[in-house]
Amino acid sequence: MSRWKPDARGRLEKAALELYNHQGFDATTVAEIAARAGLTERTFYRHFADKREVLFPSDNPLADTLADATAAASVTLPPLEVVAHALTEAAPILEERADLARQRRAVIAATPELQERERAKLAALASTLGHALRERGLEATTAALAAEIGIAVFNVAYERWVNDPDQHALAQLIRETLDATRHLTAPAGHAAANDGGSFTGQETGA
Amino acid sequence: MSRWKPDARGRLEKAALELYNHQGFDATTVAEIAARAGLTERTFYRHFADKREVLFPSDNPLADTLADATAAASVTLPPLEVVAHALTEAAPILEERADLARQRRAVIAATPELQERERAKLAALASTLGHALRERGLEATTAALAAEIGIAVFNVAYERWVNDPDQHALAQLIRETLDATRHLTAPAGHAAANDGGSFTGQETGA
DNA sequence: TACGGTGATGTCATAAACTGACATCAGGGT
DNA sequence: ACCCTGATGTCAGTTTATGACATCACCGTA
Repeated sequence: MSRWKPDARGRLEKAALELYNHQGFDATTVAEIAARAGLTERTFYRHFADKREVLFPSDNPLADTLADATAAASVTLPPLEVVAHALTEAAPILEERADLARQRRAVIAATPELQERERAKLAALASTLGHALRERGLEATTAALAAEIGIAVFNVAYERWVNDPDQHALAQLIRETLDATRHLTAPAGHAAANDGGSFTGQETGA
Repeated sequence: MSRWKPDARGRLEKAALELYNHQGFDATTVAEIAARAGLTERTFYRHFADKREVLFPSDNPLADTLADATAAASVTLPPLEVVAHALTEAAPILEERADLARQRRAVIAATPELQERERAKLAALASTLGHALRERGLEATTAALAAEIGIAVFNVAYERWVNDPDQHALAQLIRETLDATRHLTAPAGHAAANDGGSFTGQETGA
């Protein structure tokens, strides 16, 4: 018999998600979470920096995947294509846990404090991405811009996917959203006129 | 004689900025801030929701300006031009207080908690902008995307401006950054002429 | 086998962040 | 004169977060 039940961290994550879902983030105390996991408040804080962090698992390989895919992309690819490639590579990581993602999203959507943390995580991703782009030789401002736009695209696509997870693959939504970006930035009638493809087609129209 | 010295809120903001600058955000306690402003901790919390909020003044007319400028823009303008217009309209608001902006930035740059809040404020701006774009008849996803990109552009431009405020006007930096966005999405050289600008070479996944 | 080190957890104490309830009291209107 | 309002103070309490120290199964090694 081992001294402690296994996977304390996992139990805390599970307990937290359940309690946040059931009674709300604010109405849940860290002591409650710990108790439900059969642990102590102090132990909670040994595993997570604060009450929010428990919803943002650190074993998330997203950042690494983005960085690696960015570094690995063909040198001739234009910046935004590199970003698109990286995001597409990272998409399956999220799709694996679609149900969990929706549960987390429900809690986050109901709690400003958690939205704040989520945005911070996205910003960190943008920073990682920007760093990886600079390593490829991109000028700093361009890299930052491409990274920010990439994350914006990801954010919009992810939101669509989470709201409607059975309709489209995340990777496809990312691609569509990126195409929409191109239409937004070059809507002058010529440029991207002939691509057609799998685009959603919501031009400003009227 | 009035019972209290005037502008309690302003005094709290000033005291907080000074203390955060001098001894760091974490090492500063709310009681300290209040004392320096000649007030009480309890009163601090009557003016600001929390310790971070004191750096993000609520009288900030940025959101309103963005919304108004978006609504007022010509109906024929493509989405991103509307956003560019709105951002350009809002720029002077920030440029008026350049020195204050730099002080705030120094503190924020040194404090993850404050960066988190800053991102949240930007996200709120994006949300406002997206709403205003939808009011113009834009489809929801397109509006969200244009808003997010606009805020990304603003964020990069603002960062450049704050770092080097005497070189360029903020409005000009916004313009330049937006142009950079266009170049990113429609890479130079073949200028989107031969591949329709929607070339996505990353089918390599298979 | 005995024994000492390691590491995850518990216990305790405490600062600091917030919040609700109630008290105070100048000033402004009636 | 009177009451009412509204900004502030006082106080007590909960919750978050962290440092210091104790515990004790497990593991390797003599």
